[in-house]
Amino acid sequence: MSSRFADVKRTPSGEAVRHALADMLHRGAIGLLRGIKVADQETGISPPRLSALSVLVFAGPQSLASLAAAEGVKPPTMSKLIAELEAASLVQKSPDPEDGRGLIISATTKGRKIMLQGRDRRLALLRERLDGLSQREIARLDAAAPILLKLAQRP
Amino acid sequence: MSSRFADVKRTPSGEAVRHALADMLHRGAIGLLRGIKVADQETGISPPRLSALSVLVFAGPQSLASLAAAEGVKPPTMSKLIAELEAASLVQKSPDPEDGRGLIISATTKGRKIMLQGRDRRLALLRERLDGLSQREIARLDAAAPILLKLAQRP
DNA sequence: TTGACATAGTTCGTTAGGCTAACTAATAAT
DNA sequence: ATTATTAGTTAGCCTAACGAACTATGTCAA
Repeated sequence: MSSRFADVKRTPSGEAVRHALADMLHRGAIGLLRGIKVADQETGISPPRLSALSVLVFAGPQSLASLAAAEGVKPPTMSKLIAELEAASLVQKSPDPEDGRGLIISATTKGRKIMLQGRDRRLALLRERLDGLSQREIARLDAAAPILLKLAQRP
Repeated sequence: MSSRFADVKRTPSGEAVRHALADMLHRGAIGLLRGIKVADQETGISPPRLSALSVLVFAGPQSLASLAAAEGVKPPTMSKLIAELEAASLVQKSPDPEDGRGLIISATTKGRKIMLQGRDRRLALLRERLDGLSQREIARLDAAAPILLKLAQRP
């Protein structure tokens, strides 16, 4: 056991490390979402809708198809989600001026506000946990987070 | 704006960074799990069932209620999931010898085998993604992963 | 000891969110 | 100009979640 850990230290990109890393990321992702779910529920917006809204806020206005792709969902599913978000005045559909078939979907001010409030609640929840970490640990998380995102966005 | 970024650089645990960090971790976790969902589908077992099975394999035989609690789900939901897993001979229900109302639910050998295969596939998919990263990126992820786990495991 | 209450699990009916297939409308291509 | 392709929607189905109501068993106190 200890010799394997020694190997790990010496070859940080080797099989053993990747195996362990994959496992840690997997369990970490599951645990993190479980803990954060509560905060999202408080927004009154369901997770799929909140997530779509988040994409619109951070990535900007876009077509239904690209939004569906970003969310890993098929167009009919996104169509329904958007219809519901629109009914709640959280997003807005406008015709694409360059393509009569297309739409430009954007977050409304209200949608943006609610989404950001939800993020604040998540943060508050995370902060409790972050308080147990050193600045060094937080810095390491911060350095890794963009890589995690990149990993997550490569399908 | 650039002055805010300067602040961020100087105080890596400040408000702005934590906001961004919370959001990145959130979206990263969602994207990561979405990406490896496919592996679960290959088992022929739905994610909730596979997850319940996983609890049974790793935490051992237990009552329906505790299983439901472990999965963050209500008893009726778990009751149905278990009925389906039982029909597929992946779990087994036996009466609780100490309580005539209760059940002891356990994974069968078949269930255990299939669950472990599924997990291997999931991790293999994650490892494939890791292969697309540079050694430096992997090192950063590796440095952060235990912190992520620590964060995730504090409910 | 027995009647009242509590608990474990199930059944029922509803809702949300995902899919595919089939449709309409607009654009692109031959 | 006709045909094929593409964007989005509608319809119909499935799974998984919930709460309410039910059954059966266990617990407790009068």
